Amino acid sequence: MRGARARRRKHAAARPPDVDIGALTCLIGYMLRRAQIAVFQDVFRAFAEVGIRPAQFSVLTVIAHNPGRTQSQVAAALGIKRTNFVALIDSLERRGLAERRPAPSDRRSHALHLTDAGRATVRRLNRMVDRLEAGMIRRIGRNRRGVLLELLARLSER
Amino acid sequence: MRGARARRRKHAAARPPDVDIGALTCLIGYMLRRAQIAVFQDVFRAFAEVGIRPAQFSVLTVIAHNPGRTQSQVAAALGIKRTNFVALIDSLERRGLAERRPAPSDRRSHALHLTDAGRATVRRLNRMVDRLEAGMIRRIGRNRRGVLLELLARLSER
DNA sequence: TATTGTTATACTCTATAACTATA
DNA sequence: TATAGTTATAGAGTATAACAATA
Repeated sequence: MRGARARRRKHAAARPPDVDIGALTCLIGYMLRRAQIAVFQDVFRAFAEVGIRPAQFSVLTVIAHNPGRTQSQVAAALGIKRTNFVALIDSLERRGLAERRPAPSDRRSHALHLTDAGRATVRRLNRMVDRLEAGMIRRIGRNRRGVLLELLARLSER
Repeated sequence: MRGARARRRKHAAARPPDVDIGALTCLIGYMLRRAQIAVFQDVFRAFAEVGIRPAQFSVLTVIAHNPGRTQSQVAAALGIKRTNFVALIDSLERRGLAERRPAPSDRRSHALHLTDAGRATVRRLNRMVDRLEAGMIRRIGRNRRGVLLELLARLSER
């Protein structure tokens, strides 16, 4: 046992020792960022098969749950600026997943709706999301997702 | 009691009901992103007083803990590409916080070191970070930072 | 031949100002 | 006068290809 450990240490010493990331691993902000990047890489890879980005998925989901809402309303709910939301909706409309309809009460607004293809895509993406979530729950330990989501929600509150 | 609830509901109905963000609040990836953005906004605002960005802080911290390491080593430890690391070090060097020195063993490499001003800046930033962390711990509840960091570390593992 | 630092470049995200048509 | 959608634009962040000096 001792010999094995010493051998391993010798191997480690042969190549330059790892860089110490310092106190960063104890900082919530830094670890939050690293975790978010890691998780999004998985999401990104899975969604690539459908040609959808995480932001587009979040927009499709909100429209699915709130058909008829205006661009400004959906954008605000997701923390996206009206101005940057235009190209997002453009892309979803061009792909035939969502559409802008004239809003009944205000002729300045566009009411957002999903197409049938959009609803089908959301269902497909949701199955992927379920698999990804299952993988993450396996990593952090079953029955600990609730804790994590609660802590993250508290950090998000302004 | 019933009357108060009804009155509140009536008020809510007066203005358009909030957009339902749907199942997104139950997704680890989405909540991770929202929390990261919220926390980084606080960090960004605090660091603005010193004119330092989060990425620059992480570089200064790693150099402080690992003086003499090469650009490639520090960049890799932080998950930053060599090619994007050049401008980062340029900015820190221009501000007199870090410096490139010829590496003793390999004339291709630059050994990174902090200046006295760089060390003083790191100390100042660390005091800010301590205050920010205290605020976050207050939000999520004392004695729960450990859980959060552990869960985030597990999600970051590849 | 491989690696370190570098430049050039492109694409995404995000942020601001200004326009138009409606309200 | 204010708001919804839009355009143009500029700044970060991140990705790839290619080059010179060195190993």
